[in-house]
Parts: sequence; C-alpha cells; structure tokens
Amino acid sequence: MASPNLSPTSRVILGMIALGKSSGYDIKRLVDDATSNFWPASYGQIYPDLRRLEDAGLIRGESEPTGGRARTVYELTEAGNAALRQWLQSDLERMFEVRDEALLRLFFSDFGPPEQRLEVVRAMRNWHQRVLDQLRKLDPRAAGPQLTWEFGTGLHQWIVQWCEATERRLAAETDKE
Amino acid sequence: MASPNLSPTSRVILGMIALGKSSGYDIKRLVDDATSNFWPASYGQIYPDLRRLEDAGLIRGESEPTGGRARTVYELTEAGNAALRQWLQSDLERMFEVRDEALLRLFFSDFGPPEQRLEVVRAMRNWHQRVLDQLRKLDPRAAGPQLTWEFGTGLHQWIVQWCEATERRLAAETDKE
DNA sequence: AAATGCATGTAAGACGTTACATGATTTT
DNA sequence: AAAATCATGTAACGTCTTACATGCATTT
Repeated sequence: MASPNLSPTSRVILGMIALGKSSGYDIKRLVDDATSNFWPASYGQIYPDLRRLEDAGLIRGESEPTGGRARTVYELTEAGNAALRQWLQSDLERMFEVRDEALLRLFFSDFGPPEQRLEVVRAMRNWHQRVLDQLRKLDPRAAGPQLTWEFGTGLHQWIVQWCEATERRLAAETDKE
Repeated sequence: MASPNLSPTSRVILGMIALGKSSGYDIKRLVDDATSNFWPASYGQIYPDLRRLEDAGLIRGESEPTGGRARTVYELTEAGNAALRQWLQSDLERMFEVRDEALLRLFFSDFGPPEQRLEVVRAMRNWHQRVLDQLRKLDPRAAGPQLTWEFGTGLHQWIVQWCEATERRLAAETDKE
C-alpha cells in the first residue's frame, strides 16, 4: 500500500496492463512488439516492478494457472487507473535520449583515413535498414496505436536516406583526391 | 598497466584527449558542446574513467597548475592511440538506443480524450524545436567535424516536421467529430 | 525424444546521474 | 564584495541488462 520508487519503466508496465490483463511474460512480449524501439524492458526490470506496483496498490495480481503451469495475471486497481491518467496528463520533461555509437565514431573518424568515414556511414545505414525492415514486417494495428509505428518507420527511413546522401558526398570527395 | 573494465563512455574520453591534451573539466565542456546529443557524459563518469584509463596505460596525466589552481592534463600514450584506432576500425553492433517518453505517452494516450494526443505531440515538437535552436546556435566548426552536427540538426528538424504534420492530422480528426 | 515455447524469477554487475563538498581565480 | 567560472572529486543512488536457474506444455 506504501507508494515508493516507481521506475520510469513501471509506467510502460502500467500502460500495458491497462490494455488488458497481462502476466509478466505477456508484458514482455507486448513491449518487444510495440515499444521496444523507444522504450525497451527486460524481465529483470519487469518482474521486480510488478511486485512494487502491487505493493503500491496500483495493480492487483490473480493466479490463473494454465494446466499445471503457474501464471499470475495482473489488472489495474482504481488507484492504478488514476495514476496512469495522471501521468498522461502531467507535464513532460527531459524525455528524449539517444546513444549512438555510430555518430561517435563518425565524430572521431577524422583521425583515420577518409574511407573509414564512408565505412562507418555504411554500417550505420545497414543497421537502420534492418530495423526498418523489421518494423515493416509488423502489422501496425497488432502493435497498438499506429502513430508511434509511423514515427518509427519515418525516423529510420530518414536516417537511411541521410546515410545514402552522405555516402554519395563522401564518395565524391574521395574520388576528387 | 592492467587493462580491465573500460566503459563505453571511456571511448569518448579517449577520443577527446586525442583531439588535444585535456583536463577532466575540458573534456566535459567538449562533450557538452559536441557529442552530448548522442553521447552525454557527466563528471561522475569522467573522473573515475580517467583513472581507469591511466591505470590501463592508455593515457598519461601531467600536472599543469594554473597559478595555485590544480590542474591535471592528459594525453594519449602509444597504447591509447592504438586502442582508439582499433575501436574506430572494429565492427559496430547494437549502436543506436532511444528512450522517448513522449512516444510512450502517445502510445498510451488512446486512453484519454483525443485532445490529449494533440497535447503530447505539441509538447514533443516544442522539445525538439528547443534542441534544434540550441544546436543552430553552435558554430559547427567549433563543435568538431560537421557531419554529426548536420545529422543532429537534420534529425530534430525531421521530428519537428513530423509533429507539425501529425498535429494537423489530429486537429482535422477532432474537428470532424 | 528433442526442441521450442510458456512462465517465473533472482543475483550480480555495468553504467550512469545527482547532489554534494571544496577551494582558487576571474569577472562584474 | 559578490557572482561566475575554473577545477577536481566522491558517495549514494537509480536504472537497467545479462546470465543463470527452474520446470511444465506443446510442437516436431
């Protein structure tokens, strides 16, 4: 009933449960399909968080075994519903974080030969192309609201195009010399 | 001389030192100016890492006080130079990570009223617009190689435009009802 | 019979930020 | 005289991942 230390990730969990009663396993699958590109979550995060959310009275767990296989399914309490709504309406700050090792390499690759820069951009393009292919394989409706899906595909597509343009530019520079 | 546990961030540090002898303070400033948008670093990361890098024999520190103010300046050793080059040439994997709370809210905002979605996208646009303004204030040449600067501005610009388009779409949907 | 999927969990550690403390120097 | 900047550092904490362990059920 006490309400301490809810991690940022616990909000995804809360949200996923709001979309329908779920077990920890279910949540993991939902997250992988729908939000992992902008908010991943691991079992090591999910299960302890479920405990904390239950201790805080925001969710309620029920045992729903499938045959002899244990299974605990969670649903929101009234408090949990209120907490979710409150979060959705609160001001948002410091919300966008990126860690991109490719850009880091690009930044420092003035160090090496010019072909190295080209190599980095190529690897970068490949990576985002793969993410893009994977995103497109998903049925956007199955993965929840489509706005985020559109954003994801659009973003990676933009990056791929930037890489292509940059590769052409770098190739031209290399040829000149 | 032993070479254990170098954090991902230690590579930024190594790279920054390669660009010129630097103190921990200098590195922090360089990172804030040049790479913080895709690879931030805090003092709590930098100073311990400098120790580890020195213990590993990749950098060498010299005391260069300014008046009575202590100051330790680092430069690369031959081993450090080799390590940097090796990193730049190695294959890169799992290099792009995003955490975006705005998208998370967008994803779950089917919960609340439709105006809430609009509100989230607006806040999102504001945030990226502010980042964009800040990036443009920087002289790209002062902030190191310009490729990463161009990428950053382009990316945030694309996001701002996506938000604008989405806002129009959402507004149109709201009017219809 | 073996492999894959369902289901739950934990321990250890990697990684990073925040907040604090200290003090000298320079600028206003 | 006060404020801002230079400079170094650490302790505590939050967050998250990795790797492991366990065992039932279903598919091949």
